[in-house]
Amino acid sequence: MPANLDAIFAALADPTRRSILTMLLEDDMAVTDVADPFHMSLAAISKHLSVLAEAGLITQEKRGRVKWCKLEPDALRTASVWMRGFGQFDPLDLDDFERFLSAELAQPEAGGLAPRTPEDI
Amino acid sequence: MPANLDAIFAALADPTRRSILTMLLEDDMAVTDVADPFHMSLAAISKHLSVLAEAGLITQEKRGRVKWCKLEPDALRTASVWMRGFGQFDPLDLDDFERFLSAELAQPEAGGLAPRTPEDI
DNA sequence: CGCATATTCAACCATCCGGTTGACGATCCC
DNA sequence: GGGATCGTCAACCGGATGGTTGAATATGCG
Repeated sequence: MPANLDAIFAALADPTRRSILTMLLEDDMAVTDVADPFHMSLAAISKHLSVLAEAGLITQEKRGRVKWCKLEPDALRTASVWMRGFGQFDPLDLDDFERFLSAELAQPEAGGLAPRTPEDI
Repeated sequence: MPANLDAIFAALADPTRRSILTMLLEDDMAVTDVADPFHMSLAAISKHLSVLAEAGLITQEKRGRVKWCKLEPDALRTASVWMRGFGQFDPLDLDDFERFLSAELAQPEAGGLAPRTPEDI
């Protein structure tokens, strides 16, 4: 069961966390590997992952000494569905997303799809 | 131009603010009228409206001594488009939203689609 | 065993957030 | 002009948030 909207949107409000989600889109990852691109302590990333987990946006499974993080799209769907209540805007235009993505990548500091590297800060 | 995702998601993370957006879906409203259903000071609501405005989710226009608040769906679309990047979940199922809505309304304190009335708190 | 790796815990800090109250500035209207 | 209404500003408060560091807990491996 996805967590409530408060937690979901709050989790999405941080660029580091959105970057993490984007990374996890690629593949499941261990905590250390998630932390790698960020110039931030491992503990900080661990906290971010807890926030994402409590929001239901990811799940974590410990295998051996490494804890694997997995994207959980259900929570995102919950939020997306809420937004659709504001149905005044058109059905999704995928090209929209392409354009948005390029804009994001062109200036990573602005929106946080790209992992933040030291240069960004 | 919609504000950045940080501001948008942060604005959406508060149930009072989501309620306000839902109310504005109905019609444009004056600040005082927005504040009416909440048992909270006018100043607090004024701040919430500022947050929504800075996120680009609403615009405010002063006519005479009353300031009208208007929903701005573009910012919401920005966030929605971002979410679609996580395209692993199905295209929108409108029934999904119906079900979600009923659940929300059955227990308003849980998610904040219904304006919070004094009884809720 | 004993060391290295993976991750969290605990304490701490600065800042932000959501709320309050009281004073203030505009505007309408008699 | 002057009172009522609309809304914001400023100061304050408690609690959450995002980060740090250092110690602690597992787990894997030679």
